[in-house]
Amino acid sequence: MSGKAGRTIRLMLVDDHPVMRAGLANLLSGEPGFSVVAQASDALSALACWREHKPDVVLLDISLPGLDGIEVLRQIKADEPQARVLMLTSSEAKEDYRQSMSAGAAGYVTKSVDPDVLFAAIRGVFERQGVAEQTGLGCLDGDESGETLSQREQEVLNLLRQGFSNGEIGKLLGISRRTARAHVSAILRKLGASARTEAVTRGFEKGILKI
Amino acid sequence: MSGKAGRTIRLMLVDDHPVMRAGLANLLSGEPGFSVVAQASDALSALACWREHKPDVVLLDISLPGLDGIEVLRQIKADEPQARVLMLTSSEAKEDYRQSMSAGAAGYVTKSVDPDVLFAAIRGVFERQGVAEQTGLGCLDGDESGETLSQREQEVLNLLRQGFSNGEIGKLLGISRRTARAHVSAILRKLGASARTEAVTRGFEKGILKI
DNA sequence: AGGCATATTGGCTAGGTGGCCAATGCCCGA
DNA sequence: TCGGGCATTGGCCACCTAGCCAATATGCCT
Repeated sequence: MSGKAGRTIRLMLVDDHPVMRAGLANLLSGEPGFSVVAQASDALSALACWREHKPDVVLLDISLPGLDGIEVLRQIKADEPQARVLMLTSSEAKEDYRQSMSAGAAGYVTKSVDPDVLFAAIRGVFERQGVAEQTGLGCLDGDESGETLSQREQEVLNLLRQGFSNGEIGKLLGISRRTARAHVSAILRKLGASARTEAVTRGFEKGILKI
Repeated sequence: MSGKAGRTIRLMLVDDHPVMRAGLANLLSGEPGFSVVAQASDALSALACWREHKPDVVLLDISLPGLDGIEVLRQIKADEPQARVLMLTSSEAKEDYRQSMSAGAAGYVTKSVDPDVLFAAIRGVFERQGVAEQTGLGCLDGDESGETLSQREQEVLNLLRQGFSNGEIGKLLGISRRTARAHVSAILRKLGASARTEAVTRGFEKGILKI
């Protein structure tokens, strides 16, 4: 497009699937202007790699063994707020998108986009270093209810999924059974569920709960 | 390894993520003896592609938009029982493995293996055409409870996740509330859950339920 | 300051849950 | 043929659920 070739973009890949990493590295190496300088398959080595190589752009997956990719993102940004991290994940969950962006991701691209779009996203993230919003995904789930679960509600939902009753939830959180019930009711309302069982399903579907 | 070079293996890739497909195609093309002759991103075009190209080996992902990868596998095998299909998926769920193998997959490799292992698996599948068992995964979840849900129980679990009560499940299945309850009890026992809410979670965790 | 979401707690009530006792018929593999 | 798993159904009972009526304290944003 532009005559401005720019220098080679030094990339770091973080993905827990070797097949994906190798494929991606191959793909990116074949594209002029990109150079994969580091790869990591888990949160810990990702952080170590980051500190060692300080790549121009990090391509970061969300589902990682151990620490969450979003947590890795937070730590990288805490380390260096200028870091440019492009989330590259198969998760189409709005929750992941929201959390990534508010944790400081420079962009969010799902693996369901064409390679060209990915390349463009990487260049975009690299060039406008300061800009934050740079999304490569068409449009997340349209089933928008808008309601976000509060911190407490997410805690309760995580107990719900384990099959605890309201009374047990109350004991575990040090609150009364009545309060736990109020939280459950709020969860049902926000997730549009008619029963706690459905709320758990909704939680998984929306990416609030993870396997 | 062997001096027996064999002819080039004609591969077909089925994966819903373009980034994955492109990366994989790149990776495989760089490996001598492999040739990617077709790619598909969904069940329908996968079947059409299969009939048109009749590749030596199909690399098939399970999570596909629309029809399940396992369903695609079933249809391919129905079309031609000799077809060699190697499942290549990120799912570590025993349920997916079990279903794939009983549907006639020539092998099951997760994306968490090294590319070399994948290459070896492809060659293995291609060479011993008749052999069925050829697994590339170390060992699936060891949290083996052994108990498999019956057809009816899976139906009930799918209603459970939607928040239906025992009475509603009974009406939907045309059985009595008491029978629905018996199925739920069996599900709880088999999944090691103490409440239906936990049973749903277990279903997602074990891959019996899908998002 | 006033409004709004959040977190906390209470009682009442119809209905749902899941463990326990139990039974019948079917089909399949040993 | 004799289990054993499966699908089906029944009652009893202590407990749990989720809707309804409510209240109070904390924050944060305008």
